Amino acid sequence: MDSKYDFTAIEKKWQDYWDENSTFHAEIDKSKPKFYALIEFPYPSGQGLHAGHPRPYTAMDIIARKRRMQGYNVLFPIGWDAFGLPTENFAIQNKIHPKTVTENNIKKFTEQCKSFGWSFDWRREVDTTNPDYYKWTQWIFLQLFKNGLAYKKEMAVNWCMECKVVLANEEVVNGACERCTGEVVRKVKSQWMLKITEFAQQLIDGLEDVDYPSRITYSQINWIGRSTGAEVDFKTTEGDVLRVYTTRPDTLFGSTYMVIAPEHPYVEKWADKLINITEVRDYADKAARKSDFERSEIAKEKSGVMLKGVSAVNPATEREIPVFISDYVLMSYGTGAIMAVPGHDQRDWEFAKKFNLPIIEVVKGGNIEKEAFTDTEEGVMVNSGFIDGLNVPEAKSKIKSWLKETGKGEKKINYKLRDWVFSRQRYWGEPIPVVWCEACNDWIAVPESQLPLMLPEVDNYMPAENGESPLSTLESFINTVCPACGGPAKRETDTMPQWAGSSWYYLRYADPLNDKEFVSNEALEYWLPVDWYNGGMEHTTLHLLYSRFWHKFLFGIDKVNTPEPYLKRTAHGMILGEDGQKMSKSRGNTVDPNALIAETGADSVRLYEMFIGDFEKTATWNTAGVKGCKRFLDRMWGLADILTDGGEYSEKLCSSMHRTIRKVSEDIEQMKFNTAIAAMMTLINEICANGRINRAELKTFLILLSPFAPHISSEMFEALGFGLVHEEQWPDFDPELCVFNEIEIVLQVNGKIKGRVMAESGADKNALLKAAYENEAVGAAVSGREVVKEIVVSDKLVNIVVK
RNA sequence: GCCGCUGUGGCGGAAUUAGGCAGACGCAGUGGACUUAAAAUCCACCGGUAGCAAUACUGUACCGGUUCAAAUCCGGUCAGCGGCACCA
Repeated sequence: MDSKYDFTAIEKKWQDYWDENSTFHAEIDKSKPKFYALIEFPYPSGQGLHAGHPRPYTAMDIIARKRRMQGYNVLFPIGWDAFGLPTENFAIQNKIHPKTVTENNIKKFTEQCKSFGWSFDWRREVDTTNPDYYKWTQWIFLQLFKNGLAYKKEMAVNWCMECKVVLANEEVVNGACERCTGEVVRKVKSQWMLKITEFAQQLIDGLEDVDYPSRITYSQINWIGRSTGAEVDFKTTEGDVLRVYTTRPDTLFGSTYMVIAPEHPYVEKWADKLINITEVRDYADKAARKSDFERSEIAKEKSGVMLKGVSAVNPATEREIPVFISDYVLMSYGTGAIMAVPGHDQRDWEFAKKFNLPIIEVVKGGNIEKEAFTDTEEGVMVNSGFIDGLNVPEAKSKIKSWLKETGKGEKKINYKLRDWVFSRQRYWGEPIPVVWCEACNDWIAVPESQLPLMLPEVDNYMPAENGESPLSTLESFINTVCPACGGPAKRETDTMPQWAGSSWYYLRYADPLNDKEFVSNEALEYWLPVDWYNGGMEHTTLHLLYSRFWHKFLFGIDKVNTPEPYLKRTAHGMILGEDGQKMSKSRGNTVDPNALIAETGADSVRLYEMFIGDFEKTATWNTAGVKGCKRFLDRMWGLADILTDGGEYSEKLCSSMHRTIRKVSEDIEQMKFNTAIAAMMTLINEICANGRINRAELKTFLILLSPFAPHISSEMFEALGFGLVHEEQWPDFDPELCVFNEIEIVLQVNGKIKGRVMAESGADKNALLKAAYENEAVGAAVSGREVVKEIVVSDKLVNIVVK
């Protein structure tokens, strides 16, 4: 073996070898158990890989490599989530076609990925902007459309002033654009919507059957926001019925007024009867101009206008009560109208105080003079007719039955989740394959045989100032014939959001070249579901929810074979710059991992990325830290010099080896890569101190190291005549050998350490006690005092309690 | 406001699953060896206080509790992070 660890040459050699020999190509092989490992495919940005990418990729690579050595047939694919705004914006600024920008970026990313030695199956590479791929994205949209789950609707949407594009609710963070942090305003537009709300319950229930970290489960449940209550009908003096949703039907007797959203249709319905209609319309107009963010600022004082001329009747008390409009009631949730119970809802309480409305106590237990009493555990019903004296849960149940019997209302479950705003007025996305036919007076699906509906070439892909898609000016694209009646029709010019392509890519990986179906049954049955999917926390309410929705839809129409796409999901922590801030070009704290590879080699960078800290937690980058990992590999390389042929080997080292096998094996499964690496470092320190290692032990050690640092392991393995390390079996450990015969026992008196003594493992308790008393320091501490208790923990410690 | 998580040396972090030697492993630092010199490498030290030292005391955000024994369990407080948030 060469005396110098020439990582550049070694890494190139093995990367070429793996490529040329198709080492990591996965084929269906029913004789082996399958394992589908998935990472979130990258968005190929112009900046190339940054230090954050290699963390999750290396982690799944370690798991994939270990699984292969454990006899699994592993699918570990890679692809490109390449549609999207940054590419389009870059293209506009630099006057290069987005397609060209994407091609260049993918080329760069591919090179960078290959230099890390990740064991992807490159033959299965997918690219969401490739027509062979987006043909099937469009096909899935058509299935949604045909099943009534895609519809176009005029509605107020979130509009990013910077990106000049519509945003889904999930893309608005604290009133700002998730991507560019630009201002988000409300704009009424006609938009394609997907009925994700129909799957709200399934999306909650499905979480029971998968292995997700609790923080992800919680945020998905939070986002879907299920609540149970009732809808109640209030008759009005106009002879119609105003329906409200409430989670507290038990407080019905305490409802002293009602509030409807400013956009509620009844405002205009009642316009003729409203004495103060001008004032009312004025308020509604102002509310409409506010962004959702402004409207929902909590600290804000309550405002509203009473509808003079119309009132409602509380169905429980039969009393007439006033109706208000106020922007604290949202048209988009429940029925857009509420029964206000100021005694037991803080918002209603504040509103009632401001407008001097009566506050009636119907649940006893608080002080409604000071604030609303919202506790549902302690209170007892009062002033509530036939439910007086009941506790809150009893009252809820009884009033629900009463509502049903009297026909005044019914049980109801509501969700905060909204339908998914699915169209974008931009160029660089999948065209939505529908046409508007004036004669048919409807949207008509493009026939599947005409897919892919190609994104046309345009000269100008700038979004229009009026918010229309760049495609809207392209006559040759727009004008077409109606597939239904053959008459003239116009194509939809909006495109799909970036989340479309990533909502099903894991399915395509199973069968990426299929031109007949989006994926074959055979591939589905063998590879799906994904066994282990690792990704970022930032995708919990976007990508993860969207792709589960699409999967559940496809399951419902028998196109996939499992109700959930991902069996196990884990999430890595972000990597911050050396200054502890989020890495960004503008801050200048980004780290180029490929420059580091040139300096210390990919194996060192891989190790450092895994050693940096708890995989699930945020970590701060420290370039100096890579040095420690490089030193470890240098010492590894040096082991060849102290290699002995013979079997002479200390029992102690043998035991350490088995313990390390156990530790590394277990830690990989729990993604505790940092401690797995620490264990290997400890072992190598021990070996170096020992001064020699035999061939069998070094061989085992190289196998253990190979998922983490595959290049150096492959090279040493081959050079020492062991063959190909990736063809080896993952080593087993012997639990008996993990325990070394000689164990150090801690000796305590009153819980304080007085000394240590060596004992045989599994030694008799009496023997340990005897050894303790024989210890000088223990003897001194015990002498002349009364022994109250003697505690002996086998193989660990002796504690003598004295008075 | 609701839900969840976290708090350990100069730094990243280990030990928390099941209470049992706090600080593994690494970085940085200090002293030494090698070298004309530097880098690299090797050896030693490296929470705080006192001490030449052995050692003693103290120490895991803070206060308290359980226990022979608490970073770990329980109650409370403070700080930070994440999700939801006028959702009726």
